[in-house]
Amino acid sequence: MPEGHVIHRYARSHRAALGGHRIAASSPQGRFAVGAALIDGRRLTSVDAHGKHLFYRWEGAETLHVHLGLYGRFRIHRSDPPPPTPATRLVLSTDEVVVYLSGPTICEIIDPAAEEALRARLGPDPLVPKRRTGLDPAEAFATNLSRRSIPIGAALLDQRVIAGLGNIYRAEALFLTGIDPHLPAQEVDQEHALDLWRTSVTLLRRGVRSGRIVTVEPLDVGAKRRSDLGPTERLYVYKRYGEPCRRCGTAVMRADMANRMLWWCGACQPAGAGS
DNA sequence: GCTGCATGATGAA
DNA sequence: TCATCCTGCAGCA
Repeated sequence: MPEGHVIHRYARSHRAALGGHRIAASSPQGRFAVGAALIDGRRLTSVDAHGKHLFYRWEGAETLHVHLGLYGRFRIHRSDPPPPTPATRLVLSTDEVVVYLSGPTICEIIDPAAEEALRARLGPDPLVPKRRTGLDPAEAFATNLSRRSIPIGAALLDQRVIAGLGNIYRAEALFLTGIDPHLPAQEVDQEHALDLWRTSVTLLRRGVRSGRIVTVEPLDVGAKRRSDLGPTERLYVYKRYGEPCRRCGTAVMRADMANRMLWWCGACQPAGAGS
C-alpha cells in the first residue's frame, strides 16, 4: 500500500535498523543478483526518501534506488526470520535484522548523474523538510500547477508536480480543500493551491505517524478521536461511490481521471470550485 | 480454489 | 489510450 507516507516510514525504519551497519545483500529471485553483489558487505551510510522513491547510500558503492510501484513491499524480521520466498528480489541483513523486498517496479544501482536526473524531475515532497530543498516547496508546487492545463485531479498524481501523493490522497485532499477535480490546474487560485499543499503536508505527516491513511475529522462521523474511527470511517470519498457524503449527504460521484478512478462530492466540490 | 482488482508508472501505438 | 510489469488479497464459489 505504498503512497508517500509508507515510503517515508520504510526509510525511517530501515535507517534505524540497518544504518551504520555492514549489510549482507543477496537476491534469492535472481533478478537483482548483480546489483546485490555490488553492495554486499558494504556499510550503509544513509537512507532517504523523496516522494515514492527510496535511496540507500553505501561506503564504496553507488546508490541503491527502489520504487515499490503498486505491488512492492518490504518485510522486516528482527528474530527468527522465515526463509525468503523465491520471489524475494532483495535481502538486506545484519546479524540482528533481515529485510525482504518483493515485487518492486524498480530496484537498481544508479550513479550520481542518474540520481541527480531522477530527483530533478520530481516535484516537491510534502514530507521533505524545507531546508533540504532550497526553494520554498509550497511556492514550487503552486508554480507547477500554474504551468499545467490538465485537470487538478490529474496533476496531483503527476510526480513532477508534487511527489508522494497517490490515488487515495489525491481524492481526499481535493475533498478537504473543496476543489472541483476537473478544474484545470492552472486555474486553481493561489489560496486553494496553498491550502492543497498544507493539507497534503498534514495528511502525509499523519500517515507517517499512524501508518495508515485517515483523513476524516472525527466529528464528521460522530466520534471523539481519530483513533476511534473504524476501518470504513477513515476516508471521505475514496471508494465511496453512491454513498452519502459525510459532510452534506449528497451521493459521492466517481469517474476515471488520469487512468485511475477518482471519487468526489459534487456538492462540496461543485464545478469550478477552487478558482 | 479461482478471479479480478489494487494505495504506480512506463513505454508502445 | 492501452498493455504490461509484478504481488497480495478480498470476494466469490
